[in-house]
Amino acid sequence: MKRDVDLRALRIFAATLRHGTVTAAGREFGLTQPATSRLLAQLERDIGFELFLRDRGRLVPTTDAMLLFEEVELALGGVDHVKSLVADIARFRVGRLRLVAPPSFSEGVLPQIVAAFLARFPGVHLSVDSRSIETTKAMIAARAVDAGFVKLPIDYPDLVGESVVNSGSVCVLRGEHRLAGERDLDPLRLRGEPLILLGFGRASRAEIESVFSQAGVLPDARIDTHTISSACALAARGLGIAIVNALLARPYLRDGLIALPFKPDLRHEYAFVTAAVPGPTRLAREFLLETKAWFARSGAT
Amino acid sequence: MKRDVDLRALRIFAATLRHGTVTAAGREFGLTQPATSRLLAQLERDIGFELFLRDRGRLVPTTDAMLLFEEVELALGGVDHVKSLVADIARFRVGRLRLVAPPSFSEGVLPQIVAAFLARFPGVHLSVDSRSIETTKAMIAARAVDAGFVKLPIDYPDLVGESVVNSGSVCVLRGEHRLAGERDLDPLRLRGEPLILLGFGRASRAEIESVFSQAGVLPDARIDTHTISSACALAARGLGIAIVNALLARPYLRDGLIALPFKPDLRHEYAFVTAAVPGPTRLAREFLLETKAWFARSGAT
DNA sequence: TGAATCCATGCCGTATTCGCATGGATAGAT
DNA sequence: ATCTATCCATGCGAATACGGCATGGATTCA
Repeated sequence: MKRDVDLRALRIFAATLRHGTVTAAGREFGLTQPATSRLLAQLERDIGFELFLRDRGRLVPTTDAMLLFEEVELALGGVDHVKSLVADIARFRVGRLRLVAPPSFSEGVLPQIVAAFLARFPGVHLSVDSRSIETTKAMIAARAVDAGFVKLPIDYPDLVGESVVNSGSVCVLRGEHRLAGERDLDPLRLRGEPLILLGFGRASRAEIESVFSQAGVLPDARIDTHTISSACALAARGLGIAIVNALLARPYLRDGLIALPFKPDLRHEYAFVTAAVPGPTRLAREFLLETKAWFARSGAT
Repeated sequence: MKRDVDLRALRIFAATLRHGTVTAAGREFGLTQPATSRLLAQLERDIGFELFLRDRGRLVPTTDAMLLFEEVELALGGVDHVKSLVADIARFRVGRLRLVAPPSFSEGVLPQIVAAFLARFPGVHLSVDSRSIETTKAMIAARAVDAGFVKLPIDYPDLVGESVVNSGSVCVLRGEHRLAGERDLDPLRLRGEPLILLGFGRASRAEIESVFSQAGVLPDARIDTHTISSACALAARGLGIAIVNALLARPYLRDGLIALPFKPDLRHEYAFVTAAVPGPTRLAREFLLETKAWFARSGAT
């Protein structure tokens, strides 16, 4: 590669024009005078014409040098811009992170984590997509997004995840419900109650039904729905008791709704998931850290 | 000086993004694949974050790399612009040359030399100033201009000159003048003729008067003037015979004027003059070459 | 399974780079 | 007029960077 322009030499050149002496220019860069002098001499050899005339021991710039000066400063400015952009990227002051999560996650806790993350990295552009569990996994695997939240088990090729939260289940019901005074609820006490259940056909749903059947209770799955938000809205209307993820339900506990622990303890574990190859981006790693910190702070289990 | 960005590494980085493989990027710069690979690795170490993720033996750019790419290309463009400007300056495709000469020179032969010079170096900006001999010298010495033309001897400190033309003297008179048929003219034949002489008080003027007095003739210096142009204009009106520099008079030989050699041969020698320190600029040297070439072509003596 | 492609790294000779020491020249001060 | 402070250039030696060669691991495709 036919020797490129020497950036330092250009810097020295510009500094020498600004300061007037080689010695001062060198000092600006922590170089000794001889090193500076030689860099200039070498630059002149490289470009093929003199930049300074030696007049009684002093350097006086040629008109050619004056011509060059402006362009050199522009070019150096461009390089410095790259340097500062590099610094910004390194310190997460700029960047982009695309996330995806199921609606229950992206409409519940995710906004709060995002808020905490953006507070730390104001320059980062975040995009949050809300998709079904299956689409979520597919998007991450296809690298359409950088990372996402998925309920364990993942059971999808080329994805890796790290568990970030592990919460129990709660029954969500109106405060004036006849069961509202209980410390917790189990299949026996829910016998005959209209229930609002999620994820018809999924593993978590099968788990709930299995718990009921082990207790010899046939659950009255009056309403099926697919998001915690709608399940809670239905419960708020007094249409039944929703059995949902404790953590994700928390943001919807309003309109006179309360939550009582569901026994036995059905755990819901969520993981921060990225494509196995290539690994998570730096910003994704930072978001993972922020997520874990947030759950630690919020004391969710 | 805290290690600057490595330009070659940036070029390799951009080329790798464009080509997709390190091998191809290296080939673009005549580098082997290992050298290229190491340059990239070193760049990543320098900037502190990964630019490529190694996915099954292939490089896939990170989003950070994408962010950088645009700025890097801009910066490289700036540097390349400097490189092309350097090439232009080196080949005299751009530049500026400030000249000064006495009116007789700058209004006579100089425009023709300038035309020849500009034909060779179309990109160069020329400025031509027309001043008295003394001011001409002062401007060159003060570096207000890059070079000028001065009649020898120079007799001025801090100036150096190189002779470019050495011409004789001619008598300029109307074609129908009674002396127009002579092969040449001398003080004896000019006895009693009204004369138009230049440079009252200068050395060249004293020379002419001395030649006349040596011939025992009292010159009839009917009119004094200061430019060859006006001397010729006066001669054209039939007001007398002008004794002037042969070379410089040539452009004014119209309106029925003719020139006859003046004997004895009074030489006029002009030099291309620059400040002694610092020496002539590169463009000044080129102009000197062009000037000598022009006089050689024009066969002036 | 084998060939082709791609990337990473150890090794080593060479070229560059920089500080130190030195010397020459100039301008300003005593 | 001499002395001093500055400024620039260059020889020298050590540390460093650089780049090619050889090699090896991993992946893809036929």
